[in-house]
Amino acid sequence: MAKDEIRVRYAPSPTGHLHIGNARTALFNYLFARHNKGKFIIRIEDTDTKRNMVGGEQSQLENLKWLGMDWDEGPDIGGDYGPYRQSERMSIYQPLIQQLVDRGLAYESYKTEDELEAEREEQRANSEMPHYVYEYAGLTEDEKKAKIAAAKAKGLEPVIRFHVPENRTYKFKDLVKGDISFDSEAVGGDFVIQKRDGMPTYNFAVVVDDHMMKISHVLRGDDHIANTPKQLMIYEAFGWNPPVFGHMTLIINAATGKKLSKRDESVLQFIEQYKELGYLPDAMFNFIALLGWSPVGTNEVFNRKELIKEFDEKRLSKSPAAFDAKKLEWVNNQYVKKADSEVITDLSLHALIKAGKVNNDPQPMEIEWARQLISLYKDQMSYTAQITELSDVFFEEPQELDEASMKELADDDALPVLQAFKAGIDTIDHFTSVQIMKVVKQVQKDTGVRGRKLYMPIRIATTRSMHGPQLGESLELLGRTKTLKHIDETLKQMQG
RNA sequence: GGCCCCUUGGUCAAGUGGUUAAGACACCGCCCUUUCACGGCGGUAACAUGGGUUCAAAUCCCGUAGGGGUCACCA
Repeated sequence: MAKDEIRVRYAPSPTGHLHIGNARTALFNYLFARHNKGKFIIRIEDTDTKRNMVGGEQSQLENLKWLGMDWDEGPDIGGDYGPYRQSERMSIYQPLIQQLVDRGLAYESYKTEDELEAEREEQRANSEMPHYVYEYAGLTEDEKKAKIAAAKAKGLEPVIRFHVPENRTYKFKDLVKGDISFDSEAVGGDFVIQKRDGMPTYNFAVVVDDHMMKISHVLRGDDHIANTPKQLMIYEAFGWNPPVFGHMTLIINAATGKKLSKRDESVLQFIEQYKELGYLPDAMFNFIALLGWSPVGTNEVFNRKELIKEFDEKRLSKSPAAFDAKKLEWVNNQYVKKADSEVITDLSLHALIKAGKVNNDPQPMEIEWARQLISLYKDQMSYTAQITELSDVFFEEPQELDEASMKELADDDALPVLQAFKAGIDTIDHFTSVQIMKVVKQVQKDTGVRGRKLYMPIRIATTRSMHGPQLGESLELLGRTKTLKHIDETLKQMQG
């Protein structure tokens, strides 16, 4: 293998479904790997046994696949540097932790979580930065041993802490942010590398794994910047070369300006939710790629292949990327319009069934009707689940007319047009788009009204809206009964 | 609070010393469509702020303000 082979990884913890932010991290690593003909690796970071969710790993992988990513090594397919789950790598971590202890770079710590919390509480009260205070400060070797023995006698299990070097500065050149440096005092004291249950902590395991798996570049979220000095200390302790780091700007909620939080319910956060609404994977991939990265030209619609070609880590943005749901809708609409009708029909039909608008087990005739309905709306759908609101008039009792519609109907020509139209469609043999439009033309001839003044009253009275797809096709699908009923109701309302 | 990062139109976002300061979303107008939608064309609208450096600053430096991130036996 070439020494300078690009190897990157996406390392989720299986604590839930695939979040937009994680999807973005995965996607940029993927693009970076594919652009540079390198390897893209998935590693599961499941060292927090309490937070691991059943099915979490599978859900992560499935959603990545849905988005169109594939990987070269991972928990499901293996690879030369496995295992790819941290919980299965204990035999790798243990001796390394022991080595640090033996070398005096790490030690057993018996402070309990309650004690630590109280310590931090007090520090905060004194407006100090919360930090761990060395528990053996000023003790001789014998006193230290005695203290440990006493703790053991009480039945306490230790954690292992890493000795943070004093008066050192840790620098790194960040791929997106540039030079960043931290004083060793800033990390908050000696940090835990092995938890009480024997599991390594993130900051330790990530270093070991990235090194063992020959990861060349670490692209991750901004929120990891403060972890980097801790990791650099571990690399230093083992004499390993750290990878190149690149910290991508966080994704924020455009409305609040805050980091997208899983608890923030004003934005849909999980890939699965968009999938369920009928967003298309290619559109999602395209949109997510634009979160914190920008292409060279003015085009913003790119397929996967083009994005791989265009991707350039130098164009990762430094300032936060706002999640704009409206823009997502627009991007998705671009793909809906181009998509195969078959695909859109299936997705939309699924949405109609789910909403209870169409039977669970539709008859061929119903499917055909739905197919026509869906094709009417295809060009204006942002996402396929939108079909249920767009086509509301076909299923529900008509809504109240809005002010703009009432104003349209207040025109002197509206009443005669509607009366003539009603009489006309009452008499045609076949209630088809062609016949209906013939009636419209006849109404024009008879009343002398044309254009907007002709179409608007008819559109509003029948579909109860000023906006909608082609009039003739819409009414054909609505059917004669409902069309007449809607007109009658409108006439009543105009008089009342 | 300490440390770290960020700041261009309503929103997103190009721009790395000399530009009429791109483009996209949204909004508005016009055209197409005898209606609607799609589409096309056009319009409104921005360099947080104060000092420097320079012939020249959105771009470089310093301060101020504002925003965000982080300070776990979570990742």
